[in-house]
Amino acid sequence: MTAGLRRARSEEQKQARRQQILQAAEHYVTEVGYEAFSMAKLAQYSGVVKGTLYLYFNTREEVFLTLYNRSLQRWGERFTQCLVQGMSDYDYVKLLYQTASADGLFIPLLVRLEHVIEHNVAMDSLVASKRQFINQINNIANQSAPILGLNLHQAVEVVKTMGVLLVGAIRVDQGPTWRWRQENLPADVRALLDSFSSERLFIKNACRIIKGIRTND
Amino acid sequence: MTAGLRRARSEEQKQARRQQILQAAEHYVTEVGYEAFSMAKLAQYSGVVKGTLYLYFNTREEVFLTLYNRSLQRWGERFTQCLVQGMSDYDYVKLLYQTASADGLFIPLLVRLEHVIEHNVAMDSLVASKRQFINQINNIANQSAPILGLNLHQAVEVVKTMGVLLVGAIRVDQGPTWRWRQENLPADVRALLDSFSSERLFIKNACRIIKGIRTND
DNA sequence: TTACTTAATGACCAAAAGTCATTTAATAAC
DNA sequence: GTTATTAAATGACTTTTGGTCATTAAGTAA
Repeated sequence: MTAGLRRARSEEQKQARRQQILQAAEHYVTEVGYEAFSMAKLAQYSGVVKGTLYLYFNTREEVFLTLYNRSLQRWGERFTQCLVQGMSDYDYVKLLYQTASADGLFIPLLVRLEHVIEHNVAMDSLVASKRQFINQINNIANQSAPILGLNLHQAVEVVKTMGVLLVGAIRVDQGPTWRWRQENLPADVRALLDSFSSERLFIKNACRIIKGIRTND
Repeated sequence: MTAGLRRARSEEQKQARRQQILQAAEHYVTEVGYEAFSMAKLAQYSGVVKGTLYLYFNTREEVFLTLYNRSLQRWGERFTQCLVQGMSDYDYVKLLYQTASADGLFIPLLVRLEHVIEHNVAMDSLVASKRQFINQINNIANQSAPILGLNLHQAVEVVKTMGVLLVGAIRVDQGPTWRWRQENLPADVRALLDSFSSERLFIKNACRIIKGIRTND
Protein backbone atom coordinates (compact mmCIF):
# COMPACT_ATOMS: atom_id res chain seq x y z
CA MET A 1 0.00 0.00 0.00
CA THR A 2 0.96 3.57 -0.55
CA ALA A 3 2.44 5.25 2.48
CA GLY A 4 0.36 8.43 2.35
CA LEU A 5 -3.01 7.03 1.34
CA ARG A 6 -4.16 3.80 2.85
CA ARG A 7 -7.82 3.87 1.98
CA ALA A 8 -9.67 6.00 -0.54
CA ARG A 9 -12.98 7.30 0.81
CA SER A 10 -13.81 10.50 -1.03
CA GLU A 11 -14.39 10.64 -4.75
CA GLU A 12 -11.13 12.57 -5.23
CA GLN A 13 -9.18 9.96 -3.36
CA LYS A 14 -10.70 7.22 -5.49
CA GLN A 15 -9.78 9.09 -8.62
CA ALA A 16 -6.26 9.45 -7.27
CA ARG A 17 -5.99 5.73 -6.69
CA ARG A 18 -7.29 5.05 -10.16
CA GLN A 19 -4.67 7.35 -11.60
CA GLN A 20 -2.02 5.68 -9.48
CA ILE A 21 -2.96 2.32 -11.02
CA LEU A 22 -3.07 3.73 -14.54
CA GLN A 23 0.30 5.36 -14.07
CA ALA A 24 1.79 2.05 -12.99
CA ALA A 25 0.06 0.26 -15.87
CA GLU A 26 1.52 2.70 -18.35
CA HIS A 27 5.05 2.14 -17.16
CA TYR A 28 4.55 -1.57 -16.86
CA VAL A 29 3.07 -2.12 -20.32
CA THR A 30 5.70 0.12 -21.88
CA GLU A 31 8.31 -2.06 -20.28
CA VAL A 32 7.07 -5.58 -21.00
CA GLY A 33 4.64 -5.07 -23.88
CA TYR A 34 1.06 -6.11 -24.33
CA GLU A 35 1.44 -9.88 -24.36
CA ALA A 36 3.39 -10.22 -21.12
CA PHE A 37 1.14 -7.88 -19.16
CA SER A 38 -0.55 -9.60 -16.21
CA MET A 39 -2.92 -8.26 -13.61
CA ALA A 40 -0.97 -9.83 -10.75
CA LYS A 41 2.17 -7.98 -11.77
CA LEU A 42 0.22 -4.80 -12.35
CA ALA A 43 -0.97 -5.07 -8.77
CA GLN A 44 2.63 -5.27 -7.57
CA TYR A 45 3.65 -2.31 -9.71
CA SER A 46 0.68 -0.33 -8.42
CA GLY A 47 1.39 -1.08 -4.79
CA VAL A 48 -1.96 -2.74 -4.26
CA VAL A 49 -3.23 -6.28 -4.33
CA LYS A 50 -4.89 -7.92 -7.30
CA GLY A 51 -8.42 -7.81 -5.92
CA THR A 52 -8.14 -4.06 -5.51
CA LEU A 53 -7.59 -3.59 -9.22
CA TYR A 54 -11.05 -4.96 -9.80
CA LEU A 55 -12.57 -2.29 -7.60
CA TYR A 56 -11.37 0.25 -10.16
CA PHE A 57 -11.61 -1.68 -13.42
CA ASN A 58 -14.08 -4.38 -14.35
CA THR A 59 -11.63 -6.29 -16.54
CA ARG A 60 -8.07 -6.31 -17.71
CA GLU A 61 -9.27 -5.01 -21.07
CA GLU A 62 -10.85 -2.01 -19.41
CA VAL A 63 -7.44 -0.99 -18.14
CA PHE A 64 -6.15 -1.14 -21.68
CA LEU A 65 -9.12 0.74 -23.08
CA THR A 66 -8.46 3.53 -20.58
CA LEU A 67 -4.80 3.60 -21.52
CA TYR A 68 -5.81 3.78 -25.17
CA ASN A 69 -8.14 6.70 -24.52
CA ARG A 70 -5.36 8.55 -22.76
CA SER A 71 -2.84 7.85 -25.49
CA LEU A 72 -5.25 9.02 -28.18
CA GLN A 73 -5.77 12.26 -26.30
CA ARG A 74 -2.05 12.68 -25.77
CA TRP A 75 -1.23 12.06 -29.40
CA GLY A 76 -4.02 14.31 -30.66
CA GLU A 77 -2.76 17.22 -28.60
CA ARG A 78 0.80 16.69 -29.68
CA PHE A 79 -0.04 16.34 -33.34
CA THR A 80 -2.27 19.41 -33.55
CA GLN A 81 0.27 21.47 -31.65
CA CYS A 82 2.83 20.75 -34.34
CA LEU A 83 0.59 21.67 -37.26
CA VAL A 84 1.69 24.82 -39.11
CA GLN A 85 0.18 26.81 -41.92
CA GLY A 86 1.71 26.14 -45.29
CA MET A 87 2.59 22.51 -44.69
CA SER A 88 2.54 20.30 -47.74
CA ASP A 89 0.51 17.09 -47.76
CA TYR A 90 3.79 15.25 -47.39
CA ASP A 91 4.78 17.24 -44.31
CA TYR A 92 1.35 16.69 -42.84
CA VAL A 93 1.28 12.91 -43.16
CA LYS A 94 4.90 12.60 -42.10
CA LEU A 95 4.17 14.56 -38.94
CA LEU A 96 1.15 12.39 -38.33
CA TYR A 97 3.15 9.21 -38.73
CA GLN A 98 6.04 10.35 -36.61
CA THR A 99 4.06 11.74 -33.71
CA ALA A 100 2.00 8.56 -33.65
CA SER A 101 5.05 6.29 -33.66
CA ALA A 102 6.78 8.41 -31.06
CA ASP A 103 4.13 7.62 -28.48
CA GLY A 104 5.06 4.26 -27.05
CA LEU A 105 1.52 3.19 -26.32
CA PHE A 106 -0.76 4.66 -28.94
CA ILE A 107 0.09 2.36 -31.84
CA PRO A 108 0.32 -0.93 -29.95
CA LEU A 109 -3.03 -0.28 -28.31
CA LEU A 110 -4.74 1.07 -31.42
CA VAL A 111 -3.68 -1.97 -33.35
CA ARG A 112 -5.32 -4.28 -30.82
CA LEU A 113 -8.37 -2.15 -30.16
CA GLU A 114 -11.16 -3.90 -31.99
CA HIS A 115 -10.04 -7.51 -32.04
CA VAL A 116 -8.69 -7.76 -28.54
CA ILE A 117 -9.36 -4.86 -26.23
CA GLU A 118 -12.97 -4.11 -27.07
CA HIS A 119 -13.94 -7.64 -26.27
CA ASN A 120 -14.59 -8.02 -22.59
CA VAL A 121 -15.38 -4.39 -21.91
CA ALA A 122 -18.64 -3.02 -20.55
CA MET A 123 -20.79 -1.22 -23.09
CA ASP A 124 -20.69 1.99 -21.05
CA SER A 125 -16.93 2.17 -21.29
CA LEU A 126 -17.03 1.40 -24.94
CA VAL A 127 -19.56 4.11 -25.70
CA ALA A 128 -17.57 6.61 -23.68
CA SER A 129 -14.44 5.66 -25.60
CA LYS A 130 -16.15 6.02 -28.96
CA ARG A 131 -17.47 9.45 -27.98
CA GLN A 132 -14.01 10.59 -27.05
CA PHE A 133 -12.84 9.28 -30.39
CA ILE A 134 -15.49 11.31 -32.22
CA ASN A 135 -14.39 14.45 -30.41
CA GLN A 136 -10.75 13.86 -31.23
CA ILE A 137 -11.52 13.25 -34.90
CA ASN A 138 -13.54 16.43 -35.14
CA ASN A 139 -10.99 18.47 -33.30
CA ILE A 140 -8.13 17.29 -35.47
CA ALA A 141 -10.17 17.70 -38.64
CA ASN A 142 -11.05 21.25 -37.65
CA GLN A 143 -7.45 22.20 -37.31
CA SER A 144 -6.36 20.27 -40.39
CA ALA A 145 -8.90 21.69 -42.83
CA PRO A 146 -7.28 25.11 -43.39
CA ILE A 147 -3.83 23.60 -43.57
CA LEU A 148 -4.72 21.01 -46.18
CA GLY A 149 -6.95 23.40 -48.07
CA LEU A 150 -10.02 21.25 -47.59
CA ASN A 151 -13.52 21.88 -46.36
CA LEU A 152 -14.53 20.39 -43.03
CA HIS A 153 -16.26 17.39 -44.51
CA GLN A 154 -13.22 16.50 -46.54
CA ALA A 155 -10.94 17.02 -43.58
CA VAL A 156 -13.00 14.62 -41.47
CA GLU A 157 -12.70 12.04 -44.21
CA VAL A 158 -8.94 12.55 -44.34
CA VAL A 159 -8.49 12.09 -40.61
CA LYS A 160 -10.64 8.97 -40.48
CA THR A 161 -8.87 7.46 -43.45
CA MET A 162 -5.45 8.24 -42.04
CA GLY A 163 -6.34 6.16 -39.00
CA VAL A 164 -7.36 3.24 -41.14
CA LEU A 165 -4.21 3.41 -43.23
CA LEU A 166 -2.01 3.85 -40.19
CA VAL A 167 -3.24 0.65 -38.59
CA GLY A 168 -2.84 -1.32 -41.78
CA ALA A 169 0.58 0.03 -42.55
CA ILE A 170 2.05 -0.32 -39.12
CA ARG A 171 0.89 -3.89 -38.62
CA VAL A 172 4.08 -5.46 -39.89
CA ASP A 173 6.19 -3.65 -37.32
CA GLN A 174 4.18 -5.30 -34.59
CA GLY A 175 5.05 -8.88 -35.53
CA PRO A 176 7.98 -10.76 -34.09
CA THR A 177 9.63 -11.04 -37.49
CA TRP A 178 10.54 -7.41 -37.21
CA ARG A 179 12.57 -8.01 -34.09
CA TRP A 180 14.38 -10.89 -35.77
CA ARG A 181 15.54 -8.83 -38.70
CA GLN A 182 19.08 -8.63 -37.42
CA GLU A 183 19.29 -12.36 -36.96
CA ASN A 184 19.26 -15.32 -39.26
CA LEU A 185 16.27 -14.52 -41.40
CA PRO A 186 16.64 -15.76 -44.97
CA ALA A 187 17.34 -13.04 -47.52
CA ASP A 188 14.04 -13.37 -49.34
CA VAL A 189 11.98 -12.97 -46.19
CA ARG A 190 14.07 -10.04 -45.07
CA ALA A 191 13.56 -8.38 -48.45
CA LEU A 192 9.82 -8.84 -48.03
CA LEU A 193 9.86 -7.11 -44.69
CA ASP A 194 11.95 -4.27 -46.03
CA SER A 195 9.45 -3.74 -48.83
CA PHE A 196 6.78 -3.31 -46.16
CA SER A 197 8.55 -0.47 -44.39
CA SER A 198 5.57 1.05 -42.67
CA GLU A 199 6.72 4.66 -42.83
CA ARG A 200 7.22 4.67 -46.58
CA LEU A 201 4.02 2.69 -47.08
CA PHE A 202 1.98 5.04 -44.97
CA ILE A 203 3.32 8.32 -46.26
CA LYS A 204 3.11 7.42 -49.91
CA ASN A 205 -0.43 6.17 -49.81
CA ALA A 206 -1.62 8.82 -47.41
CA CYS A 207 -0.55 11.43 -49.95
CA ARG A 208 -2.36 9.57 -52.71
CA ILE A 209 -5.52 9.46 -50.64
CA ILE A 210 -5.45 13.12 -49.66
CA LYS A 211 -4.95 14.03 -53.27
CA GLY A 212 -7.91 11.87 -54.19
CA ILE A 213 -10.11 13.46 -51.57
CA ARG A 214 -9.06 16.96 -52.61
CA THR A 215 -10.00 16.32 -56.23
CA ASN A 216 -13.23 14.66 -55.10
CA ASP A 217 -12.44 11.26 -56.52
CA MET B 1 -10.32 -41.78 -31.92
CA THR B 2 -11.28 -42.20 -35.52
CA ALA B 3 -12.79 -45.57 -36.30
CA GLY B 4 -10.68 -46.35 -39.35
CA LEU B 5 -7.29 -45.03 -38.28
CA ARG B 6 -6.18 -45.65 -34.75
CA ARG B 7 -2.53 -44.88 -35.01
CA ALA B 8 -0.62 -43.03 -37.73
CA ARG B 9 2.65 -44.72 -38.61
CA SER B 10 3.55 -43.80 -42.16
CA GLU B 11 4.18 -40.26 -43.25
CA GLU B 12 0.97 -40.26 -45.28
CA GLN B 13 -1.04 -41.35 -42.28
CA LYS B 14 0.50 -38.59 -40.19
CA GLN B 15 -0.38 -36.06 -42.84
CA ALA B 16 -3.91 -37.41 -42.86
CA ARG B 17 -4.19 -37.00 -39.11
CA ARG B 18 -2.86 -33.47 -39.36
CA GLN B 19 -5.44 -32.68 -41.98
CA GLN B 20 -8.13 -34.22 -39.83
CA ILE B 21 -7.20 -31.87 -37.00
CA LEU B 22 -7.04 -28.85 -39.29
CA GLN B 23 -10.42 -29.70 -40.76
CA ALA B 24 -11.92 -29.84 -37.29
CA ALA B 25 -10.17 -26.62 -36.32
CA GLU B 26 -11.59 -24.87 -39.35
CA HIS B 27 -15.15 -25.83 -38.50
CA TYR B 28 -14.65 -25.11 -34.84
CA VAL B 29 -13.14 -21.66 -35.23
CA THR B 30 -15.74 -20.73 -37.81
CA GLU B 31 -18.39 -21.67 -35.29
CA VAL B 32 -17.13 -20.02 -32.09
CA GLY B 33 -14.68 -17.41 -33.36
CA TYR B 34 -11.09 -16.76 -32.45
CA GLU B 35 -11.47 -15.69 -28.84
CA ALA B 36 -13.46 -18.71 -27.65
CA PHE B 37 -11.22 -21.25 -29.35
CA SER B 38 -9.56 -23.66 -26.92
CA MET B 39 -7.22 -26.56 -27.51
CA ALA B 40 -9.20 -28.86 -25.23
CA LYS B 41 -12.34 -28.33 -27.29
CA LEU B 42 -10.38 -28.65 -30.51
CA ALA B 43 -9.22 -32.05 -29.29
CA GLN B 44 -12.85 -33.09 -28.78
CA TYR B 45 -13.83 -31.82 -32.23
CA SER B 46 -10.88 -33.63 -33.77
CA GLY B 47 -11.65 -36.90 -32.07
CA VAL B 48 -8.30 -37.01 -30.32
CA VAL B 49 -7.02 -36.01 -26.92
CA LYS B 50 -5.32 -32.73 -26.12
CA GLY B 51 -1.82 -34.16 -25.85
CA THR B 52 -2.11 -35.56 -29.36
CA LEU B 53 -2.59 -32.07 -30.80
CA TYR B 54 0.87 -31.20 -29.59
CA LEU B 55 2.37 -34.05 -31.60
CA TYR B 56 1.20 -32.23 -34.73
CA PHE B 57 1.47 -28.57 -33.73
CA ASN B 58 3.92 -26.97 -31.35
CA THR B 59 1.50 -24.34 -30.13
CA ARG B 60 -2.06 -23.18 -30.45
CA GLU B 61 -0.82 -20.28 -32.58
CA GLU B 62 0.75 -22.69 -35.02
CA VAL B 63 -2.65 -24.16 -35.67
CA PHE B 64 -3.90 -20.69 -36.49
CA LEU B 65 -0.92 -19.89 -38.66
CA THR B 66 -1.59 -23.02 -40.68
CA LEU B 67 -5.25 -22.11 -41.02
CA TYR B 68 -4.21 -18.66 -42.17
CA ASN B 69 -1.87 -20.09 -44.78
CA ARG B 70 -4.67 -22.24 -46.11
CA SER B 71 -7.16 -19.41 -46.19
CA LEU B 72 -4.73 -17.16 -48.02
CA GLN B 73 -4.22 -19.84 -50.63
CA ARG B 74 -7.94 -20.44 -50.93
CA TRP B 75 -8.74 -16.76 -51.30
CA GLY B 76 -5.94 -16.18 -53.79
CA GLU B 77 -7.21 -18.94 -56.04
CA ARG B 78 -10.78 -17.74 -55.82
CA PHE B 79 -9.89 -14.13 -56.49
CA THR B 80 -7.67 -14.76 -59.48
CA GLN B 81 -10.21 -17.13 -60.97
CA CYS B 82 -12.76 -14.33 -61.00
CA LEU B 83 -10.49 -11.79 -62.69
CA VAL B 84 -11.58 -10.85 -66.21
CA GLN B 85 -10.03 -8.68 -68.87
CA GLY B 86 -11.57 -5.25 -69.15
CA MET B 87 -12.45 -4.85 -65.51
CA SER B 88 -12.40 -1.30 -64.19
CA ASP B 89 -10.37 -0.44 -61.10
CA TYR B 90 -13.66 -0.28 -59.24
CA ASP B 91 -14.66 -3.79 -60.34
CA TYR B 92 -11.23 -5.06 -59.39
CA VAL B 93 -11.19 -3.73 -55.84
CA LYS B 94 -14.81 -4.65 -55.27
CA LEU B 95 -14.09 -8.21 -56.30
CA LEU B 96 -11.07 -8.23 -54.03
CA TYR B 97 -13.08 -7.00 -51.10
CA GLN B 98 -15.99 -9.32 -51.63
CA THR B 99 -14.02 -12.50 -52.18
CA ALA B 100 -11.95 -11.71 -49.09
CA SER B 101 -15.02 -11.07 -46.93
CA ALA B 102 -16.76 -14.14 -48.27
CA ASP B 103 -14.10 -16.42 -46.81
CA GLY B 104 -15.08 -16.90 -43.20
CA LEU B 105 -11.52 -17.33 -41.95
CA PHE B 106 -9.23 -15.22 -44.06
CA ILE B 107 -10.07 -11.80 -42.64
CA PRO B 108 -10.33 -12.74 -38.95
CA LEU B 109 -6.99 -14.51 -39.12
CA LEU B 110 -5.24 -11.89 -41.26
CA VAL B 111 -6.29 -9.19 -38.85
CA ARG B 112 -4.69 -11.03 -35.94
CA LEU B 113 -1.64 -12.26 -37.79
CA GLU B 114 1.16 -10.04 -36.58
CA HIS B 115 0.03 -9.01 -33.12
CA VAL B 116 -1.35 -12.31 -31.94
CA ILE B 117 -0.68 -15.34 -34.12
CA GLU B 118 2.94 -14.75 -35.04
CA HIS B 119 3.88 -14.60 -31.42
CA ASN B 120 4.51 -18.06 -30.06
CA VAL B 121 5.30 -19.68 -33.36
CA ALA B 122 8.56 -21.37 -34.30
CA MET B 123 10.72 -19.40 -36.69
CA ASP B 124 10.63 -22.22 -39.25
CA SER B 125 6.87 -22.03 -39.50
CA LEU B 126 7.02 -18.29 -39.75
CA VAL B 127 9.56 -18.32 -42.55
CA ALA B 128 7.54 -20.92 -44.43
CA SER B 129 4.43 -18.80 -44.04
CA LYS B 130 6.15 -15.66 -45.30
CA ARG B 131 7.48 -17.52 -48.30
CA GLN B 132 4.02 -18.71 -49.19
CA PHE B 133 2.87 -15.14 -48.83
CA ILE B 134 5.53 -13.93 -51.26
CA ASN B 135 4.43 -16.52 -53.79
CA GLN B 136 0.81 -15.55 -53.48
CA ILE B 137 1.58 -11.86 -53.86
CA ASN B 138 3.62 -12.47 -56.98
CA ASN B 139 1.07 -14.80 -58.48
CA ILE B 140 -1.80 -12.37 -57.93
CA ALA B 141 0.27 -9.44 -59.17
CA ASN B 142 1.15 -11.36 -62.32
CA GLN B 143 -2.45 -11.92 -63.16
CA SER B 144 -3.53 -8.43 -62.13
CA ALA B 145 -0.99 -6.48 -64.15
CA PRO B 146 -2.58 -6.85 -67.60
CA ILE B 147 -6.05 -6.25 -66.22
CA LEU B 148 -5.15 -3.05 -64.41
CA GLY B 149 -2.90 -1.88 -67.21
CA LEU B 150 0.17 -1.78 -65.01
CA ASN B 151 3.66 -3.13 -65.25
CA LEU B 152 4.65 -5.94 -62.92
CA HIS B 153 6.40 -3.72 -60.42
CA GLN B 154 3.35 -1.50 -60.11
CA ALA B 155 1.05 -4.50 -59.83
CA VAL B 156 3.10 -5.89 -56.95
CA GLU B 157 2.79 -2.55 -55.21
CA VAL B 158 -0.94 -2.54 -55.74
CA VAL B 159 -1.43 -6.01 -54.30
CA LYS B 160 0.71 -5.30 -51.26
CA THR B 161 -1.04 -2.01 -50.61
CA MET B 162 -4.47 -3.57 -50.99
CA GLY B 163 -3.62 -5.95 -48.18
CA VAL B 164 -2.58 -3.10 -45.94
CA LEU B 165 -5.71 -1.13 -46.68
CA LEU B 166 -7.93 -4.16 -46.28
CA VAL B 167 -6.70 -4.86 -42.79
CA GLY B 168 -7.12 -1.25 -41.74
CA ALA B 169 -10.53 -0.85 -43.27
CA ILE B 170 -12.02 -4.06 -42.01
CA ARG B 171 -10.86 -3.58 -38.45
CA VAL B 172 -14.03 -1.91 -37.30
CA ASP B 173 -16.16 -4.86 -38.36
CA GLN B 174 -14.17 -7.05 -36.02
CA GLY B 175 -15.06 -5.19 -32.85
CA PRO B 176 -18.01 -6.06 -30.68
CA THR B 177 -19.64 -2.70 -31.34
CA TRP B 178 -20.55 -3.97 -34.75
CA ARG B 179 -22.63 -6.79 -33.33
CA TRP B 180 -24.43 -4.36 -31.02
CA ARG B 181 -25.56 -2.09 -33.81
CA GLN B 182 -29.09 -3.40 -33.67
CA GLU B 183 -29.31 -2.83 -29.96
CA ASN B 184 -29.30 0.18 -27.74
CA LEU B 185 -26.29 2.02 -29.08
CA PRO B 186 -26.65 5.81 -28.85
CA ALA B 187 -27.34 7.53 -32.14
CA ASP B 188 -24.01 9.36 -32.29
CA VAL B 189 -21.96 6.21 -31.83
CA ARG B 190 -24.06 4.37 -34.37
CA ALA B 191 -23.52 7.16 -36.87
CA LEU B 192 -19.77 6.87 -36.29
CA LEU B 193 -19.83 3.18 -37.05
CA ASP B 194 -21.90 3.73 -40.17
CA SER B 195 -19.37 6.26 -41.39
CA PHE B 196 -16.72 3.56 -41.08
CA SER B 197 -18.48 1.08 -43.35
CA SER B 198 -15.52 -1.00 -44.31
CA GLU B 199 -16.64 -1.81 -47.84
CA ARG B 200 -17.13 1.82 -48.86
CA LEU B 201 -13.94 2.82 -47.07
CA PHE B 202 -11.90 0.14 -48.75
CA ILE B 203 -13.23 0.50 -52.26
CA LYS B 204 -13.00 4.26 -52.39
CA ASN B 205 -9.45 4.48 -51.13
CA ALA B 206 -8.27 1.45 -53.04
CA CYS B 207 -9.33 3.20 -56.24
CA ARG B 208 -7.51 6.35 -55.19
CA ILE B 209 -4.35 4.38 -54.49
CA ILE B 210 -4.42 2.45 -57.75
CA LYS B 211 -4.89 5.68 -59.61
CA GLY B 212 -1.93 7.14 -57.76
CA ILE B 213 0.26 4.17 -58.57
CA ARG B 214 -0.77 4.23 -62.22
CA THR B 215 0.19 7.89 -62.57
CA ASN B 216 3.40 7.24 -60.65
CA ASP B 217 2.59 9.54 -57.77
C1' DT C 1 -15.19 5.40 22.98
C1' DT C 2 -18.32 2.90 20.06
C1' DA C 3 -20.76 1.75 15.93
C1' DC C 4 -20.83 1.76 11.15
C1' DT C 5 -19.48 1.91 6.30
C1' DT C 6 -16.88 0.24 2.72
C1' DA C 7 -11.92 0.09 0.71
C1' DA C 8 -8.66 -3.28 0.78
C1' DT C 9 -7.21 -7.89 1.25
C1' DG C 10 -5.68 -12.53 -0.15
C1' DA C 11 -7.28 -17.11 -0.26
C1' DC C 12 -9.79 -19.17 -3.60
C1' DC C 13 -11.81 -20.89 -8.17
C1' DA C 14 -12.14 -22.07 -13.08
C1' DA C 15 -10.16 -22.29 -17.44
C1' DA C 16 -6.65 -22.85 -20.39
C1' DA C 17 -1.88 -23.90 -22.50
C1' DG C 18 1.42 -27.04 -22.49
C1' DT C 19 4.27 -31.45 -20.54
C1' DC C 20 5.52 -36.20 -19.92
C1' DA C 21 5.61 -40.88 -17.95
C1' DT C 22 2.84 -44.60 -19.24
C1' DT C 23 0.04 -47.40 -22.32
C1' DT C 24 -0.78 -49.84 -26.37
C1' DA C 25 -1.47 -50.21 -31.59
C1' DA C 26 1.08 -51.53 -35.43
C1' DT C 27 5.02 -53.57 -37.40
C1' DA C 28 9.17 -56.44 -37.60
C1' DA C 29 11.80 -60.44 -36.24
C1' DC C 30 11.90 -65.05 -35.26
C1' DG D 1 1.80 -67.84 -34.78
C1' DT D 2 4.39 -65.78 -31.10
C1' DT D 3 7.41 -62.33 -29.27
C1' DA D 4 10.05 -58.05 -29.35
C1' DT D 5 10.29 -53.36 -30.73
C1' DT D 6 8.87 -48.76 -31.95
C1' DA D 7 6.59 -44.62 -31.34
C1' DA D 8 1.60 -42.73 -31.62
C1' DA D 9 -1.71 -41.84 -28.40
C1' DT D 10 -3.17 -41.03 -23.89
C1' DG D 11 -4.66 -38.42 -19.76
C1' DA D 12 -3.16 -37.02 -15.45
C1' DC D 13 -0.35 -33.36 -14.26
C1' DT D 14 1.73 -28.50 -13.72
C1' DT D 15 1.69 -23.65 -14.30
C1' DT D 16 -0.24 -19.44 -15.24
C1' DT D 17 -3.82 -16.55 -15.69
C1' DG D 18 -8.24 -13.63 -15.05
C1' DG D 19 -11.57 -12.97 -11.97
C1' DT D 20 -14.47 -13.62 -7.28
C1' DC D 21 -15.83 -12.99 -2.57
C1' DA D 22 -16.03 -13.65 2.45
C1' DT D 23 -13.31 -11.43 5.74
C1' DT D 24 -10.55 -7.64 7.73
C1' DA D 25 -9.70 -3.19 9.18
C1' DA D 26 -9.17 1.99 8.03
C1' DG D 27 -11.65 6.07 8.28
C1' DT D 28 -15.84 8.61 9.80
C1' DA D 29 -19.66 9.94 12.51
C1' DA D 30 -22.46 9.46 16.56
